[in-house]
Amino acid sequence: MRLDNMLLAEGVSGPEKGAASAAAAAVAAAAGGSPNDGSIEHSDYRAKLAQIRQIYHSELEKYEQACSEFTNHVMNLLREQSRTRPISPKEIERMVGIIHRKFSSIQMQLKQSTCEAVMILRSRFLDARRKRRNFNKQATEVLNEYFYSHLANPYPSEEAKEELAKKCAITVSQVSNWFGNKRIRYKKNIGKFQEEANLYAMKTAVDAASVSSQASQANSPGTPNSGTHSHM
DNA sequence: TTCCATGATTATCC
DNA sequence: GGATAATCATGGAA
Repeated sequence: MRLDNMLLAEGVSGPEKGAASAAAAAVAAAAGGSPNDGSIEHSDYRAKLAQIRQIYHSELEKYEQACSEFTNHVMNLLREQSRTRPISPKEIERMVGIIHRKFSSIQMQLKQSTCEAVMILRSRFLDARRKRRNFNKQATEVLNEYFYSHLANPYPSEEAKEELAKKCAITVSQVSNWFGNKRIRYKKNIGKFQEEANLYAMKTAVDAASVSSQASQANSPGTPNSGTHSHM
């Protein structure tokens, strides 16, 4: 059922090697796919996955063996009993069925715990928090410029987010994260950010001044507009 | 090593 | 579905 599918998808069950790396690659892609990062971490991940896989298979084999041994045992018992009382093939069949069901429920548990192990491994290795990199200086500058020049309403539209993402070479969700963090942290401690706020206010003021002086002379101090639309 | 900054995730709310 | 608040986990300066 579901567990089987999951184990298959993770490359734990299913064909030998290769599946593991395919799963790792798929997982990396799902995790957001940084273009050029830790092959070391991935090989580590693969090694751990292979370990889980090996344990899973050896346990599975053990269970299968135990199952067939036990079945044989029961069959022998029944055969012995058949000397003293009549035993129908139906009864034997039913017994075998019961045994198999019992063992498959044990296997289910094995699958479940294997799934859990894989999930833990995944979260340990692929949780993005574990490989956080600060954005580069220029990116934070761009984001801060936007934030402080829209301090009254620091909620960039979807298009604005896309543009910021492009400018900063990050994803739109990273932009959203950044603004989410910034808003809450700013609100919590406005004092701490005062200096930064002044800095960026000045910067945008200088920008505006240079732009307006470059354009012409007619300007009003409160133009709520910084239309920089660069489509590529 | 410690401590703060920071990006990401999670739970919860609307 | 996006925003907020709390929290996690790491980077990097002190």
